[in-house]
Amino acid sequence: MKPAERAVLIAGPTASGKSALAMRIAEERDGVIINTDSMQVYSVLNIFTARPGPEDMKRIPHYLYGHVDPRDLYSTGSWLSDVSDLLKRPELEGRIPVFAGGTGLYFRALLGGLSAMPEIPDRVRQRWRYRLAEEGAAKLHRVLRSADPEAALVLKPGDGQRIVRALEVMDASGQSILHWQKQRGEPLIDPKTCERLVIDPDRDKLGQTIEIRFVDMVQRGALAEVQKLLALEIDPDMPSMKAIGVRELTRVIEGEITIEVAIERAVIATRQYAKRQATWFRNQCDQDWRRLKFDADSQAFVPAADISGR
RNA sequence: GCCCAGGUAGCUCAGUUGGUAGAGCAGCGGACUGAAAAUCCGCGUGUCGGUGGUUCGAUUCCGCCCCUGGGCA
Repeated sequence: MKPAERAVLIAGPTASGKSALAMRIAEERDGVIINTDSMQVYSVLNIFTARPGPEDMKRIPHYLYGHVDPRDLYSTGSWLSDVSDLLKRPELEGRIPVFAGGTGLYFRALLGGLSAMPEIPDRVRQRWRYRLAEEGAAKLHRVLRSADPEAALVLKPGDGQRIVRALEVMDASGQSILHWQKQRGEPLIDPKTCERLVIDPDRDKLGQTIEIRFVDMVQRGALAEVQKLLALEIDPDMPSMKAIGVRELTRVIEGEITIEVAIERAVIATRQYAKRQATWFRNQCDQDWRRLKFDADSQAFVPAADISGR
């Protein structure tokens, strides 16, 4: 497939103003907005993941928002294939795709940084996840050391999730995950004509915004959303159940903690997440990305000249 | 006013029989190839309430003062 041209990529930590910027750019260039966030894909998590509201959705077409059942196991690969299908749709012909979101890995995938990988049968996946839960990461790391010594060398003994991934790939394909990773992926968008923007907000201010926003989410019915999620009786290990705040508000519903405590914890967890995002964008995004700061005087995003040239 | 208890990191607290101190949480830095709002790695950031005294040396012992709880009036 021919990669999409003149795409716009907008990355940035949570609550940094990506959606507003995406709206502006999409309006200026007759674009459409495509979600690049791993949590905003889930249907139930509406308020919770700060998804664009109905007004914005009406003005500009939005795609890949809330299109996944929270009971489903979604992944970077699923998202990438959803994007691929989307870009083939006739309605997007000639329109500028504006990708907005906070998931660094999704942007990497979009630009071809993800290799083709074998399908993992459900049985295989379940087996290794079960063993991780039963035996712990350190033990599986030893298993990996004999199954795939090279992969074991680059993985920390505590990193259960990646150890399991390496094991399931080896198990399903008979080849090391490193072998698959050597093959480069195909970019879905044309790297030469796309514009990459990353928002780099002031950490203290972002922390305040996060708190205000979470309190607002609770007032607008975040608890009801969690109720809906709980009614589906989803395994707590599923990605949708890992959205920040779900665990905290579940404990409120179960009467274990007060809403004040839950808010405090969820806000902290969100700030920590924003910090991880900032670390990714700071170090994983190369010079092709333009860094933007929000300028309070002009109420607009301006180039952050002082930190460019990395 | 008197009597107790306490004042140590941003928070909750441990500790030093006198040699300038350490846990958890928070915070900061980093990694990142189909769970990525995930997962993992690294780092103490300090007038030990103040002030005098004893001492080679005081956060530690003694005096006084300040502050916060609790009790008695």
